[in-house]
Amino acid sequence: MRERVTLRDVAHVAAVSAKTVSRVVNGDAHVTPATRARVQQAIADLGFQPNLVARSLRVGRADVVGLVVESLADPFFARLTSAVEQAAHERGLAVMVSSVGNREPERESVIVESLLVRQVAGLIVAPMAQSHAYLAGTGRRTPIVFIDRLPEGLVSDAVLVDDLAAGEMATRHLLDHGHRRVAFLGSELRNPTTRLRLAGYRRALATHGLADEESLVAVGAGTAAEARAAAEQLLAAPQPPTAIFSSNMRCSLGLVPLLHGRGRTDVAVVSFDDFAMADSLVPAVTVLDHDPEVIGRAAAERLFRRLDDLDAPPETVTVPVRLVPRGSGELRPDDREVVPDHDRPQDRLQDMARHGGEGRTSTMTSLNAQEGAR
Amino acid sequence: MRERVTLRDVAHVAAVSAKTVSRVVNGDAHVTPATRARVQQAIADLGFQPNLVARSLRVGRADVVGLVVESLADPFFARLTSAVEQAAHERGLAVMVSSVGNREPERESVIVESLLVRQVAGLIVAPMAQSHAYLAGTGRRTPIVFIDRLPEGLVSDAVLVDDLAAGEMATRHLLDHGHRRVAFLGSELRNPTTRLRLAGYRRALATHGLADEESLVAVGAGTAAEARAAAEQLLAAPQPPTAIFSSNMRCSLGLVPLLHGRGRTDVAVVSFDDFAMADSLVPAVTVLDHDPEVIGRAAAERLFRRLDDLDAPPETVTVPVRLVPRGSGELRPDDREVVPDHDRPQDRLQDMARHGGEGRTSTMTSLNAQEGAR
DNA sequence: AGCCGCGTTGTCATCGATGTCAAGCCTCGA
DNA sequence: TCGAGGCTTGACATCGATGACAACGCGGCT
Repeated sequence: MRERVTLRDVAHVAAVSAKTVSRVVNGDAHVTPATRARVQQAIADLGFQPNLVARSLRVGRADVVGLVVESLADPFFARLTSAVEQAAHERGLAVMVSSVGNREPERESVIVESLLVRQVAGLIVAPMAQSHAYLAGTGRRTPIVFIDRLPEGLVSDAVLVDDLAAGEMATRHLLDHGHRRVAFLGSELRNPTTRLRLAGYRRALATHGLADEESLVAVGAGTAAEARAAAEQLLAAPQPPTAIFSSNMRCSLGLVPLLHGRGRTDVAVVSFDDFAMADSLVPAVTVLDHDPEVIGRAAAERLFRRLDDLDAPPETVTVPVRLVPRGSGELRPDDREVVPDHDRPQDRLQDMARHGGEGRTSTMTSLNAQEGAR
Repeated sequence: MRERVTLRDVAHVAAVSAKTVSRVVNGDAHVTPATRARVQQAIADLGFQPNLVARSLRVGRADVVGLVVESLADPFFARLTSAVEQAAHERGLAVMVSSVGNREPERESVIVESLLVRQVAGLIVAPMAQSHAYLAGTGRRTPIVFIDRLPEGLVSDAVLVDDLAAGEMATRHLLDHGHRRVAFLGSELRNPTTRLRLAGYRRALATHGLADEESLVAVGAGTAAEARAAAEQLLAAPQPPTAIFSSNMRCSLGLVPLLHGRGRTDVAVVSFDDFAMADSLVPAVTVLDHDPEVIGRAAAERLFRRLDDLDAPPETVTVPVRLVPRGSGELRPDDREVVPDHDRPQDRLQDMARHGGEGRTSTMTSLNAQEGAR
C-alpha cells in the first residue's frame, strides 16, 4: 500500500540529486560505482519504479506501438497480434491494439488518431479504409508500417505478401498434379492483388508451355454470389476446367459450396486465404495461406528499424505464402472418387495426443490448429 | 507535416488562456458560448489534438486498461481480448495487451509490472502465476479484475464461470439422453474448480434420484496420460459407464483419443472446455464452453464500475457456460452405431454459404466458427 | 605552483495538460 | 449607490522525468 515513490524520493534517500538517480536508472555510464550502488540500494529499499508516462511526456513519445486490425477475434489477426506483441516485448515496448470492425472502414481514421494522441512511437496498420488522406503529415512524426496492402498514393513502409509467387505456386501445384485445364477465379482486376495473382497464374502456365486460354479466366466477381455464378459458367463450358485456382476467400465462399452442392468434388481446388471450415470439408480445401506470425514479426521489425532511422527511404518487405495441402488441391484430373475421410480425423487425433495440450508448436502446419480454450 | 500543436498555441490564436482552452476541450460548462466558439474555431484551424500523455501525467493515470493473458494466439483469449477491447473503446479507453506465454508463469509479474509503470487505469488478468504476493499493495492504486480464477489469498474483483451449474448441466444432459451410469473424470480435488464441477455432477445425479457411485468418480488425473489411464480403468470395470463427463480439457485429451483408438465411440462424452479438433472428430465432441465474449465484457464492465467507485467491496461476477451439442454427448446408451458424418459437413457448408463471409454473426453457435484470414 | 581537462554531479527549465485559487466583471437587491 | 454573490477567465504551480549546461573536484601537465 506504499505511496507512489518518485525519483526525488530516491534522490533524497541516497543523498544525491534526482538527475543522478535518473542516470542510474537509465544506465548512464557517467556515475561512480559507489554512487551507483548507493542509488540502487535506495531504489531497492523504496521499491521505486519509474513512471513511464512522465518519461514519455518528456521525451515526446511513449514506448508503445499501436496495432490496428480489423478484428482481434479473427484467428489470423489474433496470431498476428501475438507475434507483434512478442517482438515488441523483446524491445521493451508495449502494444496497444484496436480493432476497426468490418462494418465501417471509416472508423479506421478514428482508431488511428486515438492511438496517435497517445503518442505511440509507431503504428502497424492493416488498412481497411478507402482513403488514407487523413494520414497526410503523420508519417514523419509517427512511422507507420502497413500490412498486406499499401494505401493509395502513399509511399510508406509495408509488409506485403508475394502475390505473384503465390499465384504461380498455386497454379503450378495444380499443373503438377496433372491438370491441363486450370481456371482462374478472381475479383476485380482493379485490385492490384488480383492482378498479381493472375500474373503468377499465367507465368506458371507459360512455364508449363500451356497457352493462356481466355475462357478459363473468370474475373470481376465482387461477391460470393457473383463468384458462384462465374464458377457455374466455367463448369458449363464445352471444355470445362478440371481444376480451379480461387484467388481469394470471397471467391472460395462462392465456389466451394457450389461444388459440394453439385457433387462436383472431383474438381481440384486451391484457394487463396484460409477460410472457415476449409479443413473440415471433404475433401478439405487446399489453401495458400499467409503466415500471420511471419507477417507480424516482419512488420514489427520493419517498424523498429524505422524507429532507429527515421530518414531512411521507405521499404517494402515481401513475405512468402505457404501452400497447405489438404486434399482438394491434390485431386488428379481423372479422380472420380473422393479420398476416404475417416483416416483424416485419426491423423489429427494422433497429432492432438502427441501435442497433448502442453507446448505450443513453433511452426504450425495447419492454420486451423488451435489450442483449446484455457 | 504540421508541427505539434499544443493548448498554448490554440490559446494564443483564440486570445484566451491555456486553461480556457482546456475547459473547452473537456466540456467544462463554465465557458461563455462566444469564447467557446472562438476556441473551437482555433482548435479546428490548427488541427489541435490534446496530448493524452501529458494529461495522464497530470491526472496520475492513463486512460488505458491493461490486459494480461496467456496467449493471444489462443482463440479463447483472442475473442476475450476482442470483447475487452470493444468495451474499453466504448468508454474511450485504450487497451494494452500482454501475453505471458505458457512456459514461465513467473513472467506474469514482470508483465503486470510493465503495465503498472505505464500507469494503466486498471488491469484485467487471467492469472497463471502460482503466487500473487507481488500484487500486495497494488490493488488500491490500480484495480485488478481476475478472470477465471481467483489468486490464492487475495480478495478482489473477479469474473468466474459457474462451475457448479456447469457440472450439473453436463451431467443432466447425459442423464436426459437416457444414461444411468455416468462417470466423472477430473483432476485433483485440491483444485476448487474440479470440486465445484464434481458437486454439480452429484447434484444432477441426486435430482434424478440416482445414487452417487464411488466407482464412477475418477479424480486425481493431473496429466492427459493419467486421465487416459483412469478412463481405461473406468471402462474395464464390471459395470462400465455408458457416458463420461470429462471435467477439463486435459482429461479430454486423455479420454477422447482413448475412445477413438479403442473404437469405443459409443460411449457418450461431454467435455468441459473446448479443445482442438473437438468438432472435427466423428462424432464431434459435445463441450461445455466458456463464452469468451461474455467473460471479456463482464470483466471490462466490472473494471469500469470499480474505476467509478474505488471503495466498494470486491465483487465476483459469475457467468454461465454454454453446452455445445455436437454429437458425442447426444449418444444414447443403446446406440451402437455412430451418426453418419457426411451430412455434417454439408450442414456447415450451408451455414458458411449463408453467412457468406460478409457480416459477423453476433452470437456464434459454434465456438470453432471462424472467419477466414483477412 | 598553477592551469587545463576530464569525469562526476547538480541546478534549472521543460515536456503539455490540469487543479487551485483569485481577480475581474456583471447582476441583483437593499 | 454600494456590496454580495455568481460566473467567467487567468496566473501559477504541479505531475515525474530528462536535456542542457554549469559547477565542482581531482589528477596531470608545464
